[in-house]
Amino acid sequence: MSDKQTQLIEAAIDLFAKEGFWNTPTSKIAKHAGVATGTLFNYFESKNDLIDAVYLQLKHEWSTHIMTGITEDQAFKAVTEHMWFRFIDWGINNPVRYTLMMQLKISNLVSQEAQRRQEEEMAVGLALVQKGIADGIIGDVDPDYYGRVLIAQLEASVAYAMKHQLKDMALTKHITKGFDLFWDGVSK
Amino acid sequence: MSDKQTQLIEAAIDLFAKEGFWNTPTSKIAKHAGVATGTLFNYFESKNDLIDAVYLQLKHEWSTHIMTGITEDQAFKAVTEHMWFRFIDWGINNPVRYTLMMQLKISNLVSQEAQRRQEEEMAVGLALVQKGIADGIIGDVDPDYYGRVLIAQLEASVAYAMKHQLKDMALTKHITKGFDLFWDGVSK
DNA sequence: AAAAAGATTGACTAATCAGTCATTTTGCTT
DNA sequence: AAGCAAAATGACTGATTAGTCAATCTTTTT
Repeated sequence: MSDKQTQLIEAAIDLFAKEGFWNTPTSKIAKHAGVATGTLFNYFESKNDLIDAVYLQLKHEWSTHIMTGITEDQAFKAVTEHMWFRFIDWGINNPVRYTLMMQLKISNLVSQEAQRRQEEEMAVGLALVQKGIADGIIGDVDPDYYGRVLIAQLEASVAYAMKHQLKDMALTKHITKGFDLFWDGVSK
Repeated sequence: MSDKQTQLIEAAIDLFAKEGFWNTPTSKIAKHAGVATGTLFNYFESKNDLIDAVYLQLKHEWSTHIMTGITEDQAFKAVTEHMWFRFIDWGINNPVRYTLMMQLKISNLVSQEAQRRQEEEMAVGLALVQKGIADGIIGDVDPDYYGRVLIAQLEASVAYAMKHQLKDMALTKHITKGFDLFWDGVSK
């Protein structure tokens, strides 16, 4: 990825988070990235293309961070716990990016194509869940529903930790307690 | 509330859901409501004012629907279950309004004032949770966190039911199973 | 070092939109 | 039916914006 492309995406993340997508003109993004307006359109066909790129960039960073350290041989509970910690960790330490990612997720701005591409990156996680069910570790829940509940509860945990500005011990305790609560509901 | 005001809010809901807030000009809203552009600004000071009104309208319908049938004397679990069913029910039967409400919630478009006004309506629910904890029915969780997890899991349930287009028996089963999963995690 | 290829620029355009306001219509009172 | 106030109208304005493109600058090739 070229330097200018990265600069433009970073500038867009910055401004989108501060002002919102529709209050951020392309001219402002270009200026903030230190290039001319026209240059933006050399790298991205349209503003929507740039939004897609922002989304994919954020999702990539996010899923990489969560998946790092997971190996095939780990126990299902350990993997879930690992993801639990790293998800919240990323959210707390990247509040701007996290919030923006969430907004993009439910806005209808991201193209189908971009959404599909991102889902591929999480395929490993889904496979793990299916294995967990097959092995009888968690109750008989549709993996799709399991995944949604996991994510939903994580989002609630991040929002809570952000709101109450949890740090250090309090944060660790919150994460652990949250996971226990989730696991109690879900495990057999 | 005047007739025209209602018409304008309804038109806005319709178009916002279809096109998004920023792709919906006020002129279009007015036309769709069967009034002139200028009339919109007789009833709402600005477009943002209208968005606030839409948000409050949706939240009002939503919380009324959920809270209907709840009385002071019911057991904590019964109340939670009641809310669980009615939340999902409303979401499934009002997909347009539900989706729009969710989008408004996390966009930064709704004024602080409108958000505060809506929170008042849910105060009863919060009080109940606090009572449940005091009575030792659910584990020692911060009521704020409890509420967030409840909502998060409900949102996941609605999204799942929508995606898989659950109906009748399958839907009831999904709702019940989802509640059990939640309750297992949360209750002592 | 000349020429060709590629990247960058930013003034410009065509379109769009929130909000205004002078005028007209409606509905109420006497 | 005349007079009046409130409500409704929609053409218009001033501001903004996505995207273009001819001109300029930079880099690579010969």
